[in-house]
Amino acid sequence: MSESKDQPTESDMRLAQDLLFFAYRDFTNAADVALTELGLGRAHHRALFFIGRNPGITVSDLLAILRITKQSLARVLTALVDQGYVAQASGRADRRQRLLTLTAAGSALERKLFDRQRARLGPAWRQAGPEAVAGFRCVMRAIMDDAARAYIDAHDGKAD
Amino acid sequence: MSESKDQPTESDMRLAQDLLFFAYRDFTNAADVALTELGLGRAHHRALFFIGRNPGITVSDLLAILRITKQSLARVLTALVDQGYVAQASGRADRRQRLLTLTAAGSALERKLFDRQRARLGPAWRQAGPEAVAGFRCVMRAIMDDAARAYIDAHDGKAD
DNA sequence: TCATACGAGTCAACAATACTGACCTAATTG
DNA sequence: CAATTAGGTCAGTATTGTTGACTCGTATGA
Repeated sequence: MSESKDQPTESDMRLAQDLLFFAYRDFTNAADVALTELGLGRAHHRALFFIGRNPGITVSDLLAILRITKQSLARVLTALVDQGYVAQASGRADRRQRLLTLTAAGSALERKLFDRQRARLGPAWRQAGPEAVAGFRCVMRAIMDDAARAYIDAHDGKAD
Repeated sequence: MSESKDQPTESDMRLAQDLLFFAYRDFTNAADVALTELGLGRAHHRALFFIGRNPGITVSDLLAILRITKQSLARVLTALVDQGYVAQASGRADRRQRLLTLTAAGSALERKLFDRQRARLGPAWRQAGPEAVAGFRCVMRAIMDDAARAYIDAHDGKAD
């Protein structure tokens, strides 16, 4: 059913809307329990995740990834620094920059949250199989905008 | 790169986190401009979408899909009814129920928002090809929880 | 070297979306 | 008829986002 030729049909795309809503909702929810116990939210998780994936990232680069305002990030970042999950260091080349890294506690927390999500992805990978996973990657990569695609490709090498 | 065997690797799953974040962000953003012009938000879009896809749905069924509280939905639904996008009708069998449908204006608005997202999915479908789309569906379906999967299957007939 | 631009932090105010918990009405059902 | 259910409503709060203005210190180019 729904053969998805060159031109996606109406029902193809309606299904895609459903899929994106439910998969994203349940994937992000997976980490919520652990976050709530610590008085943190999803915004903290996102910051932790992208700092962990980009050690030494500058504040402005992180802002560009998250696409939120400086004030929204500041709230979250201040909490993470105060609670010892994130460390700041002045840039060597440009001392105005604050290079962000996870502390040991930050790495441990991020891993804990990641493990919750891993529990959801693992079975999905096994059930779907390698080819389906490759297709998933290909479609997801094509849905996002150019800047995000460039980021993905830089991290994961030209998304096969 | 990242062969995705039976067991997903760490980098497989890290990439999946990136993909879900960026694809969801950019897909939902696609409709935001049109929404903002009308003083509506994403919560309104979600309600419009699921009512359009389930004409005559009850309030409690819609709550179960969205997984938000009655109060959160009421705020959004009141606005949509007041502005003439959604109509309510008493259930024939159970007159306590308010069966929700889109008005002509509601359908037109939902379609307008859908077209913005279609513009993002269309090229993605063409670039990725039918097999990749099938894989995308398979993985996304497996990421969500059982209840969501049952909903998807009921709508789209046992996911391909 | 000095004006300008830039990275970052901060303050105040506000908006959207979610939450809890309590309470009400009307209709259904045992 | 009593209990349950569908739905609505009120009051208060939390999280995450926004705008706009302002400061501080560092780079950088004329």
